[in-house]
Amino acid sequence: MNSSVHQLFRQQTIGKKKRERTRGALLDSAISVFAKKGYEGTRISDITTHADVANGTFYNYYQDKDQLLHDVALGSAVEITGRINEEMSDVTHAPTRVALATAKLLRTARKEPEWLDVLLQGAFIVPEVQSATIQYLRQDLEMGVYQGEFNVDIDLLLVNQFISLIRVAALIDPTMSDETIKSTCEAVLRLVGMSTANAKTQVTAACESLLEA
Amino acid sequence: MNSSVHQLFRQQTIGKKKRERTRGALLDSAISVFAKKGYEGTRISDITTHADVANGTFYNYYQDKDQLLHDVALGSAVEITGRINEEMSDVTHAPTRVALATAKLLRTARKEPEWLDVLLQGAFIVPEVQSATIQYLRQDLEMGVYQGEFNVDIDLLLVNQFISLIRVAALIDPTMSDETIKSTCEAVLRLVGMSTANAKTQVTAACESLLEA
DNA sequence: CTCATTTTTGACATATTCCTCATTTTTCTT
DNA sequence: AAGAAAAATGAGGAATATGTCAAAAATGAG
Repeated sequence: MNSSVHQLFRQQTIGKKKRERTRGALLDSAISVFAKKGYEGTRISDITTHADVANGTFYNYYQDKDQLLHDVALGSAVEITGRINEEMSDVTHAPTRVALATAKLLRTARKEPEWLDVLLQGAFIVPEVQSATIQYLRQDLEMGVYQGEFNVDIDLLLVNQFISLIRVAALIDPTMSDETIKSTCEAVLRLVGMSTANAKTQVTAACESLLEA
Repeated sequence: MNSSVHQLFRQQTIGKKKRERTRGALLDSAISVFAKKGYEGTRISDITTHADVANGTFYNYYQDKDQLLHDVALGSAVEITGRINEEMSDVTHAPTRVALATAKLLRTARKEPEWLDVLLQGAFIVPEVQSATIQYLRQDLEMGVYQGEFNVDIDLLLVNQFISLIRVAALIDPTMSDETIKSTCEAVLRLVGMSTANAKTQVTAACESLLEA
């Protein structure tokens, strides 16, 4: 078992005490299993088997699946959004930021499909995940309105529409082709009130370095 | 038990033989329970209890939950989309059609929240539901492009983006306020390439008779 | 290396759900 | 109303999951 390639949590625990390392193993395994079987379809024993620990070990760390999903989804959300936001610290043009963030997020999904999957599952179940994700997004949207590029009311509905477009991309095309990424970026910009032509231009510009490279 | 108000399937079976009436009861109960607990979270016994039949009765009609979801979601999809499409038979302006269809669909959700919920659950699980739903939608979208009103490539991704906007509305605002309906209709029109202002105008016109009436 | 402390283990008791089928009850035709 | 066919019943065996805990093993500080 324990055949996962990713190491989102365990990487953060090398050198730490055993307790933290086992917790990391559980969290990483949870990502894989949740992504594969879905939250509801996942049994505790699936996770412990995947993590190469005994059944009872789970209960040394969590009381139930809910708590585990909370940690796993939130951790994934913080990691991904934080990383992307950092990479864009020098970009100040809102449409570019939104297009780039979307493309980067979907590109992450290509390398680590499980991360995004779990993040999205959590986004509609764990309130904190929603908050963590929304935080950055809302800023960029408001910036875009201020810059006169976006033309739309920013509210909870819009932000969730945004997230659901990301989700559809992951659902329809798990391989996450460049084609799908571009289409989704353009759709997102149209959603916030840019014209089709304008959206296309922005996406081409923003993704130039990112895709087909 | 059997406290549901709706009668989507049983209404079609009055006068029919017992077999069809019981099947109708199971289908109607499945709608209620799937909507309340979600597909994965639903137990066979939840449905039989709600339908006021014995546990074993279920197996006289279906082999498993999957088959039941298939029938229930497809029936709901055919009923809802067929009805809406009929009501719009005289509308030939694509943006009006799309705005109206969206508004009507969401209005259905206000009266019969469970129908739409099950339809949407099925749309991402049962292929036939997806086909049944997409069929009408794709026609209207292509008409809009032909009429020069929409400006976007029509593909599977777009159609699913459309559906997911509907889904978000139902998720964020289960009461389905007029506000939510309008915002969603506008978002849908922006998604297919209309300007914010243009979308707003179309929605206002199309929904004039439908909402606040 | 030692040994108190921490962590893991996995068998087991409990709980839940599934599904079958011999029997009973209902339906409905004549 | 009689009676054969259709449908419903629900107890119970099989399968699966959960959560506990006393005992065993691993850890790591001194």
